Amino acid sequence: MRMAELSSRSGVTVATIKFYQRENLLPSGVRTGPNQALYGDAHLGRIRLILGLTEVGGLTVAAARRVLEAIDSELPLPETFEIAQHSVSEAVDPTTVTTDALSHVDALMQGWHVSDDNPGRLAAARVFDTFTGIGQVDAAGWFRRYAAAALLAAEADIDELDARIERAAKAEIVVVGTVLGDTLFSGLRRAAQEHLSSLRYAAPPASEL
Amino acid sequence: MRMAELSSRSGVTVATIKFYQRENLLPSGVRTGPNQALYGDAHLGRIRLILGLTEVGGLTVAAARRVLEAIDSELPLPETFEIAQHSVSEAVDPTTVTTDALSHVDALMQGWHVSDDNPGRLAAARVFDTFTGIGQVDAAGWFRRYAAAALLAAEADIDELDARIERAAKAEIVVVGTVLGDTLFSGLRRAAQEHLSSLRYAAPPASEL
DNA sequence: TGTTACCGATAGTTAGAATATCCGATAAAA
DNA sequence: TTTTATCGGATATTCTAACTATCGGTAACA
Repeated sequence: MRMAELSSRSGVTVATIKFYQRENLLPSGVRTGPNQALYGDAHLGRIRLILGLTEVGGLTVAAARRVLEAIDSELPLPETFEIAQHSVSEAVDPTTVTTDALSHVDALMQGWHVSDDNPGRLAAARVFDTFTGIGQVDAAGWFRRYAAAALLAAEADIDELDARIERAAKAEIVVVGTVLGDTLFSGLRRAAQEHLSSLRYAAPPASEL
Repeated sequence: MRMAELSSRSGVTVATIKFYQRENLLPSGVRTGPNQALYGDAHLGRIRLILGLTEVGGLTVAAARRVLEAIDSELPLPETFEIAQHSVSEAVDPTTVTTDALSHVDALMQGWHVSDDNPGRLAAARVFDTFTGIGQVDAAGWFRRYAAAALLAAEADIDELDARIERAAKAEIVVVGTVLGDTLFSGLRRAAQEHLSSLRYAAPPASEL
């Protein structure tokens, strides 16, 4: 297909497709002349992946480029994993989190094998600092229960990865799972919140909360 | 304290504090003259909350204003909950998700009491569409297991809410839990991923994945 | 053979989030 | 009691990300 069809089938304007090509998110088509090129289903799938990473997963174009490069590369999976992890949220400066927050977070992850500069560990510690910085207290084990939920999700991630054979499929699922997993979880959590609050506060006579 | 001290204690520049005041995120100080004002600890805490919502939780300034207004208001809690939910991610146009995705997501939430236009339900369906749209298959129950994890987290959210007595504290924990819960979960999940992958792929001789 | 579509390069737009500058006070230090 | 530094409020400017529009020179199609 040519540019116009790629645009209409993907639902993305020609100008934006060109932008993605300039930004090296999308490879060029197969040139058939000095100013003509053909595109295939791979391009269409790539555009869908780009949209998933940016619009659904919330990645910036720069972050999307990094993870797409990691998928395309022949890097070992752990490196791809790490690139995906670093792309889903910007780095937290380790000096901005308190040691108290870090030790609380480390207590949640007791028995876990996590390196000190794991970006998730720092992000969790920053949440702890924010929570306590506004005068809140974890009265009902909120942090601990989130750690249990996160462990469940991470097990699902790893099993899904194990279900893939080819390196390309593994790399894609690592990236997609890491990026879209956050979005999926937050959506399902919002639905579960509505479910549980309607259960618990089901209104015999519209009870005020 | 006056502006300079509020700035240095919060770590935010005077210009930015003025910006927050203009944007109605932060109330004015107590005027002591036509061009003088005093600020208290409430202002400091409010700035910390703003920073938590925007920098840690990733809200835009406009979204932060909406949830802060909800906290300040005397709205019933369910309304505050809904405002918080709608602020953590922009609305998904219901016509952009397939009915197939919706039915799959509804199957995950079987027995849950969730309205059709719950934003989380639509967001989860969009993740499903993205996943299948790039040719991936849920080979190991990834979606179902995420639903279980989300239910755990939502239970923790509700219990944490129940542990508060005052309406103001409840409203704040609803907002903070909704906004920071996503960030906390994604951080802990990243740490858990490192833990589990090091467990499963622990390298006797640096085994390639 | 003329209109439409194409490629690639360059320039312009829009929105969000600050930053900077000015202005007439006022308060604090010398 | 003068400086001298700050203050609050209003307005204007900057910066970045993500597009979007235009242009010059072909190619394909009716």
